[in-house]
Amino acid sequence: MATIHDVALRAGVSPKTVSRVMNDHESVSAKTRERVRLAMQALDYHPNAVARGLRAQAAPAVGILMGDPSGGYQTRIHHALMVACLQNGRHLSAELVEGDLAGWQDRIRAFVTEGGIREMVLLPPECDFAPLKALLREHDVRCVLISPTSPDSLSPSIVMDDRAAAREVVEHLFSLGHERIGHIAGHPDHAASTLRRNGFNEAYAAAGKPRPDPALIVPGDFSFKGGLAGAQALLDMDDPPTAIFAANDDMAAATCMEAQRRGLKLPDDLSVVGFDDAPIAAAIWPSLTTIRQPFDQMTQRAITALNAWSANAALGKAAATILTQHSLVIRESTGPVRAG
Amino acid sequence: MATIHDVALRAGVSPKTVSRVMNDHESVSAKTRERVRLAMQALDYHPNAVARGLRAQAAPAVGILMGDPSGGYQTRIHHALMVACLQNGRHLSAELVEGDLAGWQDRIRAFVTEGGIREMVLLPPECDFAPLKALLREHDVRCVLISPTSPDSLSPSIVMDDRAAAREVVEHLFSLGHERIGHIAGHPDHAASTLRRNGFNEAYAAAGKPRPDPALIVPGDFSFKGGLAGAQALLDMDDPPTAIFAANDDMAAATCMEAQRRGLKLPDDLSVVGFDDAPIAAAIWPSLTTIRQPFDQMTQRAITALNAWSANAALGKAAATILTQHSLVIRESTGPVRAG
DNA sequence: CCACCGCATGACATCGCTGTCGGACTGAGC
DNA sequence: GCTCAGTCCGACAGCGATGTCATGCGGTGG
Repeated sequence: MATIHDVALRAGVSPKTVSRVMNDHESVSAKTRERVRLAMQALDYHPNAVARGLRAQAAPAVGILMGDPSGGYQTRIHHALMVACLQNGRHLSAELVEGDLAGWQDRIRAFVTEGGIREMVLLPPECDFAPLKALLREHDVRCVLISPTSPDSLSPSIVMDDRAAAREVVEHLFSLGHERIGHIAGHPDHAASTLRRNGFNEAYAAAGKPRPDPALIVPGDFSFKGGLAGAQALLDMDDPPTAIFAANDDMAAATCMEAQRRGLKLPDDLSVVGFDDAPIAAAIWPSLTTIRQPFDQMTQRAITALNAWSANAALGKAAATILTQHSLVIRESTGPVRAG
Repeated sequence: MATIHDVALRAGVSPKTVSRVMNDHESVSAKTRERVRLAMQALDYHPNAVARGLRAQAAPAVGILMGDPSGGYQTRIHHALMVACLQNGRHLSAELVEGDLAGWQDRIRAFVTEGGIREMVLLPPECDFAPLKALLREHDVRCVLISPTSPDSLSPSIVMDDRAAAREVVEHLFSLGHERIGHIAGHPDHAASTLRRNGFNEAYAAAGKPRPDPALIVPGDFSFKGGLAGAQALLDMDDPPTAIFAANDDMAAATCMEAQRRGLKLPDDLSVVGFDDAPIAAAIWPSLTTIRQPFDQMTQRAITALNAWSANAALGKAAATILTQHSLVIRESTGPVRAG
């Protein structure tokens, strides 16, 4: 494996000059630069990222915290982030977080101190955990939050308007004639859950309709199993809803499953809407009407924000909030309310 | 951030001694050892993994190549590997591979040379790509293959018996009275596809039945969309099968969707079996009968193999093949063939 | 002709850790 | 008292890159 020293030797310059050429630094004469370039090519030289990391006192990677992969939200973000990193010549280093924060604390500290991670992308629900953010701040880790509920004044945030999206879902159902709409809420730890529920309620007010029956809002946890329980509760009602808006696609899929088990025909007997446009949304029958988030754009912007921050250390103080555009994807799981 | 030097100062010893204590090396008197331990605790010292990596000429992480996350197979392995790494005090570093090998080659080379990755876990389909393995070998990267089709004499392999599993699927269908069974094959690039198809055929021979109608085997690609096309082809036949065995769960889910679109009642009108026990298998209605692979065990063993290899460099030469046990998970998508 | 300046480049130290080598000390044996 | 072996430990160098500072050079102005 060629080192900077070998290149220097071959090019007849000092290692420092090779370093300068690599980093487009300061003034190096065109002739020298060319000679160094040639030597690098001839030796198939690749700078050692670990050594750079030691010198720079930072790992050559952006950190990401990954929890439970079920639901696919996190998986899709992770994949999109890898693509974005690739395009920006960066690397991603993932650390597992499962269970409660207390359990992670040491691990995250180790991730940051031992692993030398100085930049991190935080996903829901971790992006909303104040103690975690405090811990990272304490270690001077630059964070970019993807989809936090309340943007952080100290970290750039890539957000989407969960409330507006939920309102659009309900308006779509209104337009199909549904009035009695059930809602299976998300995991109480995810702040997005509250936003979606609020959006659900607001749609009624915005349409000048009476406040929806509180019994139509049942708790959930974003899991398939939780969705099953929620759907059962709603469909067991004496006066069941004609449409159900689940706070994510997994629970919506569970709702479809439960309804079909009971012999209901979708969407004729029941309309179902999810949230996230997870792969499962298009993989079940009927395919799910849902809200799509622009992951590619979000992750691309997250990395861009980190780049900008690196380029200008002052940026952290005026953390930007970047709003991304969601969209309602209408598929087969929603239809007009049945007459009668 | 405390360094080894700070600890040494506080403990009144040399940095080297602190290093020895950390690595349980050679002889350090109990008293000194204790003093160093105390100093480490007092300073909340954590060794810098980047510096260690530079010294050791290796990144402090195990590499993994990740392609398209759809289907969830890779995602689940990745998650299980993170858990296994955590338990073994290691880290995982993922690199994206999409498109053809030619495109990756440089990236993987950079991953290995710049990133300093010296150990890697290879998943399907990459674990079956000879040029990739040659490239990695050339750079002295220790690889463990998860589920390769033909174990590699130079790398430990964690395998499962795809053929036997496929046979079990067909035998299960036989036991329910099905004779006319369709098969949607997997992606031709994945060697497992062939194994599963062979297992499918072998089951007929093993049961003393005539060779299945070749028209009942249609091509697929492991994607939901491909499954849809396969199911359409099978269900459009003049004499459609009474059961369909798809080479993975995504295609099985697609088969269910297509069948339901056509008004078929599952499993009464059609039995469906998948492969992998992906989350979607339990998330659709009817839930899928499928083959489960023991991911936790597989990944745990992969890391164990790397540990053993590190401990004894000679191991690489006598690469072990570790067989893991799959199981048939019977759910709601399979039932007795309808009389008539 | 000298003082001075700016550009291109190199020498050296350093990031945190660990392998190598050798030194200091202990105690046993003569 | 001296040697020798063994134990415990430290000085030093070096992994590969880069920041800091110094140096040599040619050119400009007085």
